[in-house]
Amino acid sequence: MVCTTNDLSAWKDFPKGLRVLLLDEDSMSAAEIKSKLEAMDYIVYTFCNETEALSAISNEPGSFHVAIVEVSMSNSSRSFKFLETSKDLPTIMTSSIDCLNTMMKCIALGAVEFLRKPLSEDKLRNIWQHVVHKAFNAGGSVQSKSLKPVKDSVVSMLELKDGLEENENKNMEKTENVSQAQESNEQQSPASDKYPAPSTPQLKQGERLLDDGDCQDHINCLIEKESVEQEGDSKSVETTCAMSEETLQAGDPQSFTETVIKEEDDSTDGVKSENNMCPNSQNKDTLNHSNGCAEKASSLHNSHGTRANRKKMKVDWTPELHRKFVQAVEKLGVDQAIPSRILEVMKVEGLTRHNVASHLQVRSGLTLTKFVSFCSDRSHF
DNA sequence: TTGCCAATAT
DNA sequence: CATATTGGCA
Repeated sequence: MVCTTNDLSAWKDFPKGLRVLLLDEDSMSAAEIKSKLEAMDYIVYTFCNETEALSAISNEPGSFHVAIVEVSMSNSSRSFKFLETSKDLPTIMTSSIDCLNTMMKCIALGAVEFLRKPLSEDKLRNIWQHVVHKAFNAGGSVQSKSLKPVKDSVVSMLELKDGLEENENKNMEKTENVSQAQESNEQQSPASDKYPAPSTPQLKQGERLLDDGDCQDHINCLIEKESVEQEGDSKSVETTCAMSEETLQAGDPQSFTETVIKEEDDSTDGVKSENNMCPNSQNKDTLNHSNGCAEKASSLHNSHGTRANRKKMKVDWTPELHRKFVQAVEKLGVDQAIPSRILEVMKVEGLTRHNVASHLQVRSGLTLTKFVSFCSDRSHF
């Protein structure tokens, strides 16, 4: 199933016609990805369970060049199994969850890449790279004879592609991040979101899209990764933009992965899956008290294939966020623990003073559990 | 304007 | 029913 260097050199307009195995249990997500892929002349074979997918690749080796596999909290072990089983196939893992543990596990198990959902055209367009890499690696290990010419030809293909894409790129992506001008800190490199450059632009971490102008003021639909449990670094809240919500725990105590990944199997398996008409993927976060893998992310679909993003601007007070909150309160001291200062100390983007205030209110007030946890977290008194 | 609280909404 | 948001008031 690996594409050889010879195949590549004989491949006329290379990325086109790439056969992509798409494994995603979410049929809507699958359909969306499929349509995007097909828009760039990839051939997509969709599977909604790994058994079918595995049998497909075993029955017909060579049918696929690359696989995109969705991993979620509920199917992680199966996804990992697929990943391990299909070693010959360059496999891209994708997920709407943004857990570093899961990511690392995927990579450790041989995934060529981990892409966070939603999968933009940019990300999807680049997947052919892994086919090339695979071909190089496969051919290179045996003999490097044919490698060079192929490399050259591929390089020339790339350059050709570059030119082409720049020309035909007018209506596609791009041209619309102009709309988001205002708003706070947008970092990243906005410039290079064009076409497949050798480097995959996947790891953007704070990208915010406000396509309809309905994001006002501090209502933010944003994404950010949260590093471990340090203080002083900025984090961001996920202001819920939609309705589906899931809790994840990638719990699959397996193999060597553990050497790289510190993971606990505390499966909080509360999976409420409600599918809505509005394709909107959503986040979750994982928490690890002892070791602290705490990421949170929210993903929302962007302007492209997705319409209405109903933003609910509901702050999810995750344990981590609460910890931040508590830390801030501690740091400031009881006397200084006023919403605005807490807000500052927390440095959580997208969080409003009101959010903090009401949370503060809840904390100090009536919620039994929170109050207890607050007290236990607190060192003074 | 900021903080706090009650009412209301999800 | 718990918890987050809204809105009003000090």
